[in-house]
Parts: sequence; structure tokens; C-alpha cells
Amino acid sequence: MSAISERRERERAHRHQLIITAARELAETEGWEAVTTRRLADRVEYSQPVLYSHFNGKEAIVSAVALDGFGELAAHLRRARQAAAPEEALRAVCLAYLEFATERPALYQAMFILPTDLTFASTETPPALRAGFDEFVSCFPPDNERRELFAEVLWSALHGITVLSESGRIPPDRQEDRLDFLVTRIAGAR
Amino acid sequence: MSAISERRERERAHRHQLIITAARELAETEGWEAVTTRRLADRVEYSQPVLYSHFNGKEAIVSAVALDGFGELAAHLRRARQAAAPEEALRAVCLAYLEFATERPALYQAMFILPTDLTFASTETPPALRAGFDEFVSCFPPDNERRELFAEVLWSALHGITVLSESGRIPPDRQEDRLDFLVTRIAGAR
DNA sequence: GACGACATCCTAGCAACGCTAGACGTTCTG
DNA sequence: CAGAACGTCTAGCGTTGCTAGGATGTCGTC
Repeated sequence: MSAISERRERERAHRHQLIITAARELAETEGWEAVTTRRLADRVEYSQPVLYSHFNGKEAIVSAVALDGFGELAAHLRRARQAAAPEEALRAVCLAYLEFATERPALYQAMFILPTDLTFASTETPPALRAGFDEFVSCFPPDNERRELFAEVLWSALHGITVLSESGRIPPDRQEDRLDFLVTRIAGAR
Repeated sequence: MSAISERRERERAHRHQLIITAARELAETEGWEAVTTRRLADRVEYSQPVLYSHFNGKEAIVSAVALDGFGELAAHLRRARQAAAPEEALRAVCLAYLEFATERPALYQAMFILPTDLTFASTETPPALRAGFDEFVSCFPPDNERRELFAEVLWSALHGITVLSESGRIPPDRQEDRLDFLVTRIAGAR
């Protein structure tokens, strides 16, 4: 393989990431409904068809953004857990989760609300998806046989709180009270 | 007002409901992405513009379906709560909620996931929206000052469990175990 | 260095979408 | 009976995601 085609491959990989970050920025500033293939192509200064040489379709682009998001979420939760004392880990991780969701609403939408190509709970599940969930699991002692179940319910509750308050179905204030209640109730199971 | 215009008003109201039920049926059999204004107009055997003489747009049609859904959900939860002994009410209502969500996925989507015109937690909130939430509140004793907060968190958890399992982000089995865990943990706060 | 083979990228266009203007026939009113 | 008012449809606008096919430039080979 020549040096030129190596360079082209590098440029291609770079452009691949450029599309992803452009989609994310556009979504974060103007919302996902503003992310059209035309506007996206404009942003990266290429024509529409090049998007399709990198991704199978718009859904695949959203999925790529979501995948990045899962990686960041996992790192964010991990930092929070490790910075806290063990008995405070549960609370810290939950707080970090709500922070992440409210500070990056567009990213969170790509991860949990918009339709994507990502497959969960399967052998092909990307590691980043698993990693975030594992942070919740790690808040419970290893000898607890039901820790996975606890983590699932905890995660569900946090997700529910996030989207119901985001969409105005429950009052947006009092988030801290909800967190308090949730953590103290669930922590008893630790 | 003449008898003729009365008849026309009746027919108009009938057609209004016809559009709503047609949208709902189409969504339940083929999913919401199949509900286009053209197909909907075909179904009710009118042209597209008549849809817009009844509703402000597609979102308003989805909202109307969702509103019906909230009424049915409230009734469903109420029946479950009243049929159960007081100490079992919490569990019965939660179970009824999950039942509703899994048996009418398209309806649930309209109520909680698709963008709608509905306003929540405001003075203009339709009674049906309030009624469902109140069923959760009623599971806690009236002298509990934090029962609204408990209901919010409980509802959030159930919603989270619903959408995360629906989208495959948590395994679809074990729903009953999650319900058990959630109820026993929350019920302690009663 | 010339040439066919190949890759890359863009112009142009398709079908489907939500939505609306304007024409047309029908019905009500003076 | 004339004309206003209403209800409905045809036709079309602008936008969407996506793709076919041609132009342009680069590659390995002689």
C-alpha cells in the first residue's frame, strides 16, 4: 500500500469523525430536528453522497453520536464513583447521571430516545454500552446476587426522572428531592 | 340554528373521532412511522385538507390519541387500585401500569415519547393527565406530606422500566422481578 | 510519459413527507 | 332567484432521506 493511499485513509478517518462531531454540535445548538443530511453536508463542506459513503444512513450517524455519548457517560460515572467514599458511591453515580443528562440533552436524546441502529444486551453490544451500566452494578457489593437487577431498576428510575422532567410531565424542580428519596430507598438494599 | 347545521355538526364531531381512531389503529398495527397524513386521509376516505380543518397539524392528531390514552390509563389504574386490598394497592397499580404499557405500545408511545402539543403540570393540564398521576398518589396515606414526591419517583421508575425494556436496553424478561424489587423498596416509605 | 482501470466526488433527481392555496360544487340567505 | 358562505378536492410548494450516473482526478502498468 502506497503512502498516498495511507494518507487518504487517514483523511477519510478524519472526515468520518468530522461528520460525527458536526452532527453532534448541530444537534446541541439547534436540536436534532435541525440535523438534516443537507445541513450536515454543508457543515462538513462536502456533498450529501459522501455522508452515505461513511454511514448507511442518517440513523447510523445518530448511532455514532450516541456511541460516543455512551463512552463519555461511562467515563463520567466512573470518575464520580471513584471520587466518592464507598458508602457514598451510589449517590454520587446517580447525581452524575442526572448531571450528564441535563447538561447534554441532545446527546442524551441520541442515546436513549431517537431510533438508532445500536443493539443492546447482546453479544455484539459495544463495550461502551456495557461500561456505563457496570458503573451502576459496581455500586453494590459483589456478593449481592441481585445487584444486576438493582442496577437495572436504578438506571430505569433515573432515566424516567430525566425524560419525564425534561418533557415537563413532572415539575423540573425538586430533582434533588427525588434523588434523595430514590437513593435512600434503594441504598437500603445494598 | 337549523336542524341541518345540527346534523352537520354531529357528522363533523363523528368524523373528528373517526380520524383519531384511524390514526390509533394505523399506529397500533403498523407503527407510528406508517401514520402519514396521506395514509390517514385514505383511511377516513377524505382528502388531506380535511384533516387540517379538524386539527392544527399532525402533532395535534397524535396529541388527541395520547389524550384518549391518558383517559384509558387513568381508568385502568383506578380499577386495579380499587380491586386490591389497601396494602396491595401500590403493587396492583404498578402492575397495571406495566400491563398497559406493554399491551398498547403504540398508544404509550404517543403519550410519552412522541412530541405532542399537550401541556403538563400547568393550570391548563387536561384532567385525564392529572387523574392517572393521582392514582399513584392515592397509594400513599393522605397524611404523608411527601406522597406527591413518592408518586413522581415511582412513576418515573415505571416509565424507565417500560422504555428501556421496550427498546432492548435492559433484558425484556425479569420484568416481574424488577416490579417486586421496586414495590418492596418504595412501599417501605408508605 | 501514455493509457486503461479505478477511486472519488458532485450534480441532478426521485419518491415521500407535512402542509396549503385556489378552484369547484353545494347549501344557505335575503 | 341571485349571491354570499361553506365544505371539499385537486394540485402543488418546499423539504426530507437517499441514490443513480457522469465528470474529474489518481493509480499501477507498459
